[in-house]
Amino acid sequence: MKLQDARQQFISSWGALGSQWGINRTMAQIHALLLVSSGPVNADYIMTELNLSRGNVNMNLHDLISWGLIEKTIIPGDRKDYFIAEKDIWKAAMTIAKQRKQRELDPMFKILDQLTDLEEDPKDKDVKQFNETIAGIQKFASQADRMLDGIIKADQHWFTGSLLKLFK
Amino acid sequence: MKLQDARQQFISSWGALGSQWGINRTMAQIHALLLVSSGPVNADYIMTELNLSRGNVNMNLHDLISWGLIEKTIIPGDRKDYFIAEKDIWKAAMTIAKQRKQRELDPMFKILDQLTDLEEDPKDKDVKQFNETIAGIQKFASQADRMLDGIIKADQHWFTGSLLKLFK
DNA sequence: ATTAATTTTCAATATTTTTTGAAAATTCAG
DNA sequence: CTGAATTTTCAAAAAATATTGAAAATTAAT
Repeated sequence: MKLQDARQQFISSWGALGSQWGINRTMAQIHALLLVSSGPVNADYIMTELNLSRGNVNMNLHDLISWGLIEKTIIPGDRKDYFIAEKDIWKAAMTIAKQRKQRELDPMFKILDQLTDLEEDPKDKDVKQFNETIAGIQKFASQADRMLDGIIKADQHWFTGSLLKLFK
Repeated sequence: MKLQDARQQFISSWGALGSQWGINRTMAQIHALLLVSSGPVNADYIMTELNLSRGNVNMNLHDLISWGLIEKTIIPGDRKDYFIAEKDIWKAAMTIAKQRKQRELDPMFKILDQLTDLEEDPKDKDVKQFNETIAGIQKFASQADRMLDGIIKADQHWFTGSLLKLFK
């Protein structure tokens, strides 16, 4: 297979995967393009390569920066902004995990906290089921939480070398 | 807070969370409703409670069944179908993780396999970067894969008791 | 200070996804 | 078998989301 076809297929698959997981397809494609680019890349290049408008590219580049997945660099003597992706997939994945937890999961758990202690008969079977469900989710969340913290703190090498053996 | 308000808020939050993660909002809401319901529930009840059309409820119930998150039960003497959710959140989460891996991640990794061994000069910097990126993702994927298998195999109790301590 | 290059914004437009609702199919009691 | 109850299907409509493109804002060289 030729490089151009392979790149195209990777970008397209990465975009499809992203959109299945609630990440804007275009953002994922731009991320993919930067991941396979050997050097800094500017907005015009992305526009051409992925057939997108300037506005769209601009917005998604900013989202990618706010996710911490890419960064802006300048090339001396060039007025244009250039962008480059974090190439270490482990770091990128941890970055995404951390962010999504903070942005989406934490607010949910905060709401769950407000749903404990109903001012109703705790003997009622519906009240009971509700309380049990909320408590179950909270317990699960706190477990997952601690696990994620642990994984994030651990560096990849320790994780690969020692921890992963536990899951053989 | 009153039960009805709390239920409503839980259902709405669960739906919003689902849609952020690529899960149909309505499906997540129906799932939430079943999670907080103390007994089997039929389509008409869901239609009324969540203000949805019969077709929509029917389709999403079937999706939930295909995800393995709910099951159909019958009530003797009643022609209607009834539904009940798996209430163990640990089990539900593992079910979702397993399914999404199989349905969405595995196909992606299969594609990545096809993108190795380009018929081009491996010394070229773009070819090099492409190969490195693909290889990096594959390595990460296989680590995550083994970890997920391990977690799925472990039952919740062992996980909570022994493994989680590693992440203190 | 001027102006050309570049980036940003955002209302309008286009696309994708979800929902509806009624017809068709199925089920099952009598 | 009949027909009423229930479920399923799916084309059309609605809603949600993403994209465009051109005007406004910003930047920086002279």
